[in-house]
Amino acid sequence: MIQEAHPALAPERRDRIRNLVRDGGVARVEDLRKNLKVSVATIRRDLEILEEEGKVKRVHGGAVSMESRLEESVFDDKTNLAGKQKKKIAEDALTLVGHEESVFLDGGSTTLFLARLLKQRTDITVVTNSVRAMEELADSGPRVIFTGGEFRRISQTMVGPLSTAVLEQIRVDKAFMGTMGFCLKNGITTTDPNEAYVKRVVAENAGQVILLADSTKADKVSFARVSDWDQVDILISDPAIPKHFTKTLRKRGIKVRLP
Amino acid sequence: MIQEAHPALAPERRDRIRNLVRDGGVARVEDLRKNLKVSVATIRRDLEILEEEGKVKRVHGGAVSMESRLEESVFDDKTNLAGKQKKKIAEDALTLVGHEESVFLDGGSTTLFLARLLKQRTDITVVTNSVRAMEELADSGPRVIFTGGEFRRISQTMVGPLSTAVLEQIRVDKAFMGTMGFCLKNGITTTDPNEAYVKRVVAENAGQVILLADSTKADKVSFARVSDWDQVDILISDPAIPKHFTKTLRKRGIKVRLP
DNA sequence: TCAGAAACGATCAAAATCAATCGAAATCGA
DNA sequence: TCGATTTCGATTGATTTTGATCGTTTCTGA
Repeated sequence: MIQEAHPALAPERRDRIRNLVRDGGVARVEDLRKNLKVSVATIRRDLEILEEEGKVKRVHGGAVSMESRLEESVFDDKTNLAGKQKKKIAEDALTLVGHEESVFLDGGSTTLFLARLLKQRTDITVVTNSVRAMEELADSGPRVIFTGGEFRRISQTMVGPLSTAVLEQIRVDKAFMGTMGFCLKNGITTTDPNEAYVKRVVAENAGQVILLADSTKADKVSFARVSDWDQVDILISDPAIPKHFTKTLRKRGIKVRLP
Repeated sequence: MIQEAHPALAPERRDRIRNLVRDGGVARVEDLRKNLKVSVATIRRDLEILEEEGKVKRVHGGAVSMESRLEESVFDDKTNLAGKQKKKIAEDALTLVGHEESVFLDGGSTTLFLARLLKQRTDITVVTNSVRAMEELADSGPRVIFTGGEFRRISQTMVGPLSTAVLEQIRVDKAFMGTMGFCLKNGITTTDPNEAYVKRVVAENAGQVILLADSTKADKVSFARVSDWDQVDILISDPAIPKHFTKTLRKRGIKVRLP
């Protein structure tokens, strides 16, 4: 890491504040001051500006992320733990993305973490049907191709036959898929049949299918069946996943990574 | 690295500044001075020119890249420029949207105002290629269909042949189009040929084409030709538009509304 | 409910940065 | 070569940003 001799430019500093707030869900003024090595007055002024811009929400003692308001409560230890796990999974997934490759990003929170990491990469092409991932990559980053289609509000993704109109015309090296649940017997399942259909089309047009799913998804079965395990090449999960999962899947030729 | 004996030519130097700003996202005046071995006055002058050209955004202490997320007000500033007029135009356009109709929303700030108003309507279907409009309607509102395609960052819209793959499969009652410029002789023009192409496909698949353009766009000609006036059914502008425009267009059968 | 602690907002002075101006140097065309 | 024009660098006063101080508000625990 490069150590700056000069103080950071104001927009740069505000961006760092924004990231710190978002990554932690919350950030105290005092923490930000130590992190950025400026006075609390400056931090407060910045927070005031960021709040006006709608980037963060100020509270007594610091600020909370706007995004976390939409997601589950960041203060709940359980979900926060899962958040860290998802981040780890995303970081591991990032190492699989090679130079000048094209990747598909599915909807869901785990893939959203990956989108955040992919922002640094300008050598790749990202294909996605997730509006949240799109927003994440809207300002800068890789080349982005968005599958159109009908907007499904609850998952913030594009689904239906119109999506496949675009998907059928492209091919990706790697598809990073999320899921609501997976189990050995029923394979991968999700809530909406339309969404399941899109996932299937993606899997068909991908060189490798990589499933990102933390251990809370294990043995969960949802309504709409996406695919069987033979479609999946790699599963990235976490060490809390039951042992027999790992064993059985590896026996079936699926690479299992547990960062 | 080759060290030049002679100082760099002015355009060369500005190009290097531009690259440095873009690569780092931000750059301090002092850093640029050390890098290019000229005085701060020269750096400032160059930054002034680059800002006028829209290449970088100046901030206190240096400059930030336009491509970078650090400068998000680029788009927002534009929306505030002739904001009131655009709002009026959007409000007038809203009265044209009938019950249970399907409408297309083009990119641009004027149509973004319209998107904001359409959020209240749940009886219609909105088709758009604008990410900003999409975001506006993401939480609640009408049924939304998004044209996929390749993401064009500068306009925050989807363009290219993949967009038309979706567009060709649907038909809208009314298409609300924005533009960079319009004049009697050259018709409607915009900056990017890809974008112009998408606009043409939309116009072909729309029952009515309604052009939303405030008077600042009048007599402006841009690079890529979109269409001639015979494609347009209604123009919504403002009273500041030159009289001869209104006269000539009405003579050619185009309805002109000036709220 | 109350008191102490922490955090906040307003204000002001110092430091950094900026814009304007002027003169020197380089470049260009005749 | 000469004069006009442009480009560059230095100086100076103006502006912006920053950090410290202080009175006020909010939070916390008894």
